[in-house]
Amino acid sequence: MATIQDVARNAGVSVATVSRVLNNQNVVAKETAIKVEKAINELNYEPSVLGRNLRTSESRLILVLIPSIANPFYTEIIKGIEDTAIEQDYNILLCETGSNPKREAIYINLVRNRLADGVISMDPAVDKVRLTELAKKYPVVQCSEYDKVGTISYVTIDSELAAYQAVRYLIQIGHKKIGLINSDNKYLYARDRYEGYIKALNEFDLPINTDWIYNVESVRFQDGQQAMRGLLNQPDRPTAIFADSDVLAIGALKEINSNGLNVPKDIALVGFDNIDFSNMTYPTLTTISQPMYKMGSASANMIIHKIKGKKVGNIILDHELIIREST
Amino acid sequence: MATIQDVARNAGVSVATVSRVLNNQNVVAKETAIKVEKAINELNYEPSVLGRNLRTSESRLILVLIPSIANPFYTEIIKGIEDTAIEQDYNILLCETGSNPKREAIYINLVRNRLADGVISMDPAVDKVRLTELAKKYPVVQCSEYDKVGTISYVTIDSELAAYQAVRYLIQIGHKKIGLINSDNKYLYARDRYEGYIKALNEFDLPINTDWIYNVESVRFQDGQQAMRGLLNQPDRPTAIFADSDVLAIGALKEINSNGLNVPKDIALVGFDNIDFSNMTYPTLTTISQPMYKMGSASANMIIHKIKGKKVGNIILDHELIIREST
DNA sequence: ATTCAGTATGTAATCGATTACATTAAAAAT
DNA sequence: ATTTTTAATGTAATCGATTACATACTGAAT
Repeated sequence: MATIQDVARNAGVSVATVSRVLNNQNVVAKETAIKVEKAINELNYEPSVLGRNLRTSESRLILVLIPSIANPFYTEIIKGIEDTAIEQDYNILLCETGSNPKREAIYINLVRNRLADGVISMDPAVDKVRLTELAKKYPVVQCSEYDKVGTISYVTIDSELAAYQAVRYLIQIGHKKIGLINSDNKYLYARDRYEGYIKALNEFDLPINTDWIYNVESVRFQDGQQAMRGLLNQPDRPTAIFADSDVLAIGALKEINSNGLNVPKDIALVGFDNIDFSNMTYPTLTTISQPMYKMGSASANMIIHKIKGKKVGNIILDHELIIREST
Repeated sequence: MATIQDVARNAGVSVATVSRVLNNQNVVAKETAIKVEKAINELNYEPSVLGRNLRTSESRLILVLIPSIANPFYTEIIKGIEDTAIEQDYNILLCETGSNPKREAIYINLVRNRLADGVISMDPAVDKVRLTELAKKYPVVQCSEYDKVGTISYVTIDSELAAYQAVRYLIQIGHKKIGLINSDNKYLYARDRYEGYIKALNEFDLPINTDWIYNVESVRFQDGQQAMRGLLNQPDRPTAIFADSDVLAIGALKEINSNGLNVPKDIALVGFDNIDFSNMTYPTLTTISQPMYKMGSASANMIIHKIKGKKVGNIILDHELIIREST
């Protein structure tokens, strides 16, 4: 484990000169630089990021908080974050909170400890107070989920509009009895999508039947299944379902299929997110496509800007309704 | 951003004492400790991991290399790694190589730079030479994919046996024409599963038809679809397919369904991995279950042992055939 | 009364880099 | 020939922690 001192000794120069060569400031004479390079190669030297970062007091690490790595919605966002970060010499520290406040606290402390230069939070269950507190002193960005009244910058889409469009589309193809599978209302995106759903129904003078609205506690396939089971047991069944996440929609689809019903003939189904898998189901899923990669990439750029002390605004990206076989 | 110096000044003690309180060595007098705690709270002090790590020359970060975060097979493993690592005060640095040697090199350098204390590699496309070189000086563990003749410790399952059992099962339920959708043979797991497939066929004196063996280049849904398209176009079609990953099997299933054929009546299908999705398809997928969480957890323990300088052996975990509707 | 052991705390070196400032030598300007 | 510039390099402080060693004080043992 050679250090910069070893290199300096070997090359017969001072550590300052080695450092200059390392950071290729071209103040070093060519011959000297060559000597140093030679020593570096000979000793197989690699600079210690620890030492460097301590001095420059940055870690070049970005903390990324997600509720669950198993939700494919996040994986594409992460890809966008990672690509963009690496381009700018940052690495990401991916942390799964499991929506567990204790773990969240541990991770957020990584920023206070200066192990990470900033946070991108995608956890809708994040403790808003704690995050806002952190944001007062450190760079923080929210991606996808955000706080309408808060001060933290965010990247997101217009969930309400998207939900409205999805439900309007169901109405336009002739459905009058439209159910909703929704996440917990403590999440902003769930409330927004609910609003969009209601708005579409109201606009077309369709009644709102609370029996057709099902809130799940988490976003896993099983939750979608369970929700659908509940909806199918209604005496007066909806003929179309809007689920506010593909994962839930896929669970619902499974349940519908298992009951021997046909999608879209008996029940039409619209999801949300456009995860890869939504195109692999039988039938394939009509869904709202979120620009996930772009969201990730925008978040990464935003947090890096913040880290560099620049002012940043919020970004609202476009979504798109993708019509497939389930409607 | 208070430092340990500030705390020391505020509490009227030396930095050494503060450090002692921080690391709760109980040599500090109670009253002094209380003074220090008070100063810490007052100043909202958090120790800098950078400073600490420079001194102790560890980063308490574990690098985790995966080819693609989008493959659900890895997500469960990562969960296992993360839980286990955090328990022992390590964090993970999750890095997606995209099987791109250039990115891989960047990441592997993070270890050389001492930004990470060790690596868990799950990338089957990893440059074995480079990894072995790294392993000479730094802690390295391979998970899932490994090197039979190499010196790097690993956690894995017996892929050949698993594949053998899957195919034997297909034979036992009456199939004689069994196709294989396989990953690129440059990967050990692909070769192992191929061997298992061949072994089962041989054992039951079934002919090996190379037209029924399809190798894909990467492991995405589309690759499974494409492979299945190729197999369906055979004049003499197999009646059962063994795919060496659920992702491929799900793609294949999609293709079979799209062609109006029935699974399992027309074609039976067995996957590999038991990812969450495999229970959401229509019909649900018979598959080999890998103990993914356990694999992750074992890898994490193994790398931490290595980091601490202990000797470790290899671990081969048990798999299980999960029979569902697709056979 | 003196010595010794034990406890609590402080001093200062250290980890491995970066960088402001100082120094030196050579080239350019007078 | 002397002074001024410029270029190349070195010296040493610094980032924020940990920790070996030194020191001061207390009470017990002789």
